[in-house]
Amino acid sequence: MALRVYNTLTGEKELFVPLVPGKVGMYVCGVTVYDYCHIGHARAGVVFDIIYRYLKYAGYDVTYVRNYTDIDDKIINRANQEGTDYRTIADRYIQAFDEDMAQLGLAKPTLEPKATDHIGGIIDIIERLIAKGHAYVSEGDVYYAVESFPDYLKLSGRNLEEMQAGARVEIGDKKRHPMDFALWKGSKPGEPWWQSPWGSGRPGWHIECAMSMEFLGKTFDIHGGGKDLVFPHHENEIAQSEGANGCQFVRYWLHNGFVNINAEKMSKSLGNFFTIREVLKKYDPETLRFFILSAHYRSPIDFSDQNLDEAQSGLERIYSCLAALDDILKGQSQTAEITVVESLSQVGQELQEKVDQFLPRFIEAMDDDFNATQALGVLFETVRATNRFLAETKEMTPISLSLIAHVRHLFVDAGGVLGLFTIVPDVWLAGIRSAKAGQIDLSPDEIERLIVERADARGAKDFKRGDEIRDLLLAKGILLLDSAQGTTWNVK
RNA sequence: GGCGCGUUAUCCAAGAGGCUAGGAGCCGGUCUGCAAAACCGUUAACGUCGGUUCGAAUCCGACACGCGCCUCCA
Repeated sequence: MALRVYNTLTGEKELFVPLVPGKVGMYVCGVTVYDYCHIGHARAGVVFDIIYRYLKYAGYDVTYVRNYTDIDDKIINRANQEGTDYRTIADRYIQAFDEDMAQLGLAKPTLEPKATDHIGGIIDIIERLIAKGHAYVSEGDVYYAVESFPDYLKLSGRNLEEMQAGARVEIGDKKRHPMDFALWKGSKPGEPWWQSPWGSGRPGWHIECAMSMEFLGKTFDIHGGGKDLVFPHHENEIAQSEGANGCQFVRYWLHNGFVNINAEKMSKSLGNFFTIREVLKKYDPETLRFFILSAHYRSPIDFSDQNLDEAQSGLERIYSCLAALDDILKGQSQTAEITVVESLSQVGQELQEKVDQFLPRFIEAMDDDFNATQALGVLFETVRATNRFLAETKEMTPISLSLIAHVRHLFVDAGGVLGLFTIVPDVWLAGIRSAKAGQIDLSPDEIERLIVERADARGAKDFKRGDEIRDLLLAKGILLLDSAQGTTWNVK
């Protein structure tokens, strides 16, 4: 069993072999903090979160670095719009980012450096690039000379001639070649600046990620980000780091697919985006995470209420099963002794088989380029076997209890990797119910009053009146659930 | 225009030469005053046309449609 990952650099799934056995260095491009994050950011966050979690689960000592780009044109523009300074904007959206990611249950990276805390290191790298002839100074700016780096565009598989043919690149007179990109920008009046050998200015957008080498070394294992970063951002990162250090920058490049709306990329410019905050008002964080995991991380995923609803239904199925298990295990001591020789029923043996296969199959799925979607299939098969077992087992014997306790532990293990099932099942299920109830224009008191009226009618065998009340509530989207303990309600 | 990706049943979605993926839904059943919920069972598919092969959803070619990158983007 061995982990294989799809490497954008080679276009193939490759056996994952870290530079240093047992250790993994991983860097993911964070966000430019100038606005609230949307669902696309949520996807990137969740995708690399489960990659991080799985690598740790697989026994690696992982150093995970995710940066904040806290100085950039967009931040400055926003600050100007609001009549404030860049720092206020950056700090506000760093905090918002942290809140959103915490809501989504992302594990904290090992390090979360800010670009502005590493200006000195950035200047050093630029100086090395100039010394090696990869960069040049031009009127207070510094540009990277793409023609000086023969491997330029190796990641995206393009070539400079083609790029220029369809070019929408502005020919700046400060640049020698239209594809050259800024490493350092001289500051205009009123802009934030840092002192440098080339005058006051600030780093270009691409060089900020060069600080990865400060934490992970000149060569490290995994670099991740959204597919839209392949060109030019990651291409430029390679040019910068390999140009400065003269050795391979990253061994495995991983890129996640987009979130689409009606089969089109969600983006700010199209205006078809939803912020994480908006979506979390309607769906709970694990539902959103489950939705993201319902497609392979490299494929596009279509965001819609219908798909979110389906994700919620699927997650509900698993949580319901876990709630049933907890209910049975609640009163039991952990170490029930098996005193009599017993054997499992047919369905018990089938469940036992699912349990035995669980981790091997889960690991096989995750080892295959982090195929969480397939891993979820393993969970659902186990849920069905468990439900069958619970339905057909009237009395819990020690061996049955031990089996279902084992099932419960497996879901905790898998949940730890996928970032799911972190909530007590009954609490999660109740939360879903009350969240749905928030969308109904009938108060819980009114509903309760009608339920009492119906109970009275039913007590008097007036089923006609009882059914009328049920239909009335149903028309408002409320389902009544009769059980031996009385009547409860749920939102359709 | 260049480069790349995709097309799997009603919908979402894995799979990458022979092995029941899975979920949601429909339908049938258990339960119920009748229902609902829950649970069980069941259903059906690989864009089109060719080729390779004993065997193709899977490999190759063409075509159609959709999408992405080539400007800031996760």
